[in-house]
Amino acid sequence: MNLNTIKVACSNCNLRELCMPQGLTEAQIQRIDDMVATRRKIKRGGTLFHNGEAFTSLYVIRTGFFKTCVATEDGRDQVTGFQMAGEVIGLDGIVNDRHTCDAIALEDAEVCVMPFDRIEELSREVTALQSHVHKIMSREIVREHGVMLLLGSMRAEERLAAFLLNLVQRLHTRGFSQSELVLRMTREEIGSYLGLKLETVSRTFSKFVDDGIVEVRQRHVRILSTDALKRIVNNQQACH
Amino acid sequence: MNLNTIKVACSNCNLRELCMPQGLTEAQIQRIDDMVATRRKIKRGGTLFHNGEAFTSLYVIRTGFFKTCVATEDGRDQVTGFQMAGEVIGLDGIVNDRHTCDAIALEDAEVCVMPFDRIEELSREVTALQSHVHKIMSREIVREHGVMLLLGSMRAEERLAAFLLNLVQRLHTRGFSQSELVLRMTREEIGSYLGLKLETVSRTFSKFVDDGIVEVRQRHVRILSTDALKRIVNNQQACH
DNA sequence: AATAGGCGTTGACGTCTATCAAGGGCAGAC
DNA sequence: GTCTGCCCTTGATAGACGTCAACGCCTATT
Repeated sequence: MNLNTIKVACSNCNLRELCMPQGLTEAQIQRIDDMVATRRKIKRGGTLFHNGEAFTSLYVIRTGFFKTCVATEDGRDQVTGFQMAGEVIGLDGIVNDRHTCDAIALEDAEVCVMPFDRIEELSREVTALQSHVHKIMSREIVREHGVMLLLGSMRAEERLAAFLLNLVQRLHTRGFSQSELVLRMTREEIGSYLGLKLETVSRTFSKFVDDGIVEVRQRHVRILSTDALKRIVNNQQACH
Repeated sequence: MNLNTIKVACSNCNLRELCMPQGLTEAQIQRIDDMVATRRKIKRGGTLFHNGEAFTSLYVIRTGFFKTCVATEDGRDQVTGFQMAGEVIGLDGIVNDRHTCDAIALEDAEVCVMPFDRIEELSREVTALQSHVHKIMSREIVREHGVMLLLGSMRAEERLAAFLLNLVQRLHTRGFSQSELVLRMTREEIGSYLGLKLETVSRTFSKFVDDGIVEVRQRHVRILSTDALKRIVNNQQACH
């Protein structure tokens, strides 16, 4: 058993509980190991797949940080999500065997490549995997409902507060701080995701700093009051 | 074979090509027939399921028109979609075995109830069904990407134009006119879906009428120039 | 037929965010 | 170390949409 073998096996992956179904037998884990065909490294700024490209595989992020974005014919684009370790990218490609968005690495990244026909094949036999795949897709649908709510009914401060809380919560799940984070994306990318211009994002950060809710030094953000952010999202008055 | 038997069978359903996989054998169709446990009628204004309710089944709309909406704790809500005959509702419930939105009938409706455990069971055996389920979920994800683009980067006229084009296109697929439609929802519901206030929706309709692009009489809409609507969505200048 | 209530339209005005513009800071390249 | 380019911040102004309000229409009910 050489180092490379260890590295490729899901069974030894520290992200296992994030991206794999629980309660599998040894034999089932072995089969899922086999399903993960290869790994792929993406340089910062590189694309994992782009709009129009043939769909073959889903990808689980091992390391790094991605954004996905769609575009209109006339050139406007919209970031549809930011993805981090353990999260799945590529679900958009299933319906028409062709990707409908771009996935771009915001820092050097590595992904596990899972050919979708293998996933379908295996999930016919391993019930837990089938259920897992369904839940992952459903989770993405529910997440997007939340984004629609944000874009459709929240104001700039509420959007940014919700964004920060979501990011820090996901990072916390991965063992990082509950109060400190490093943004991997520009103000413009945040703005695109939140339906705001970069200047508005910047101003809103500044307002949070003035109000003593966060500290911001470039892309380093320290949350001083999670409660204040939650109150902003829930549109409540600060209590004195 | 009595009348009731005919009525319940997918094999005799005129929506079959909208909601079922193609190219099945007789035997497979028979099994899918069995999967559709029951039908359910919902009165206008009634709810098919609501936020927090236990998830058991997916629903295919047979007749009628639905909206789905999510809400924040502080009472704001957001319409996440309008669904018509042949479309599937309930995918949001899969991830946590609990629905996270409300599905409300905008007119008297009937749905086919498909218990999800039966769907999973059968799709382990019928590959075409498995693929079909995956595509339906992926299609919903892609649709929501489009809504995010709309909410995040379009102005009121563009949003309403895109909305009308989408509606009429889906109705056309179902054999209705390409240019005439009856809105089943209020201006407020349209506004909620598009991230606009009802007054803005109304004003934008009026502007389209002034510009000779549509005729509007209450909820009856006649599209006079599909091209003009497309130009508005694509942000192009009208050509003289 | 009369009436009430929900729904839709329109106007006046206010607010929020976009736009345009200028300048500063940090990181990477040489 | 210096320089260049990208990213970010901040100010002034403009524009789009929301808010508040009044009124009209249509439907359903009695």
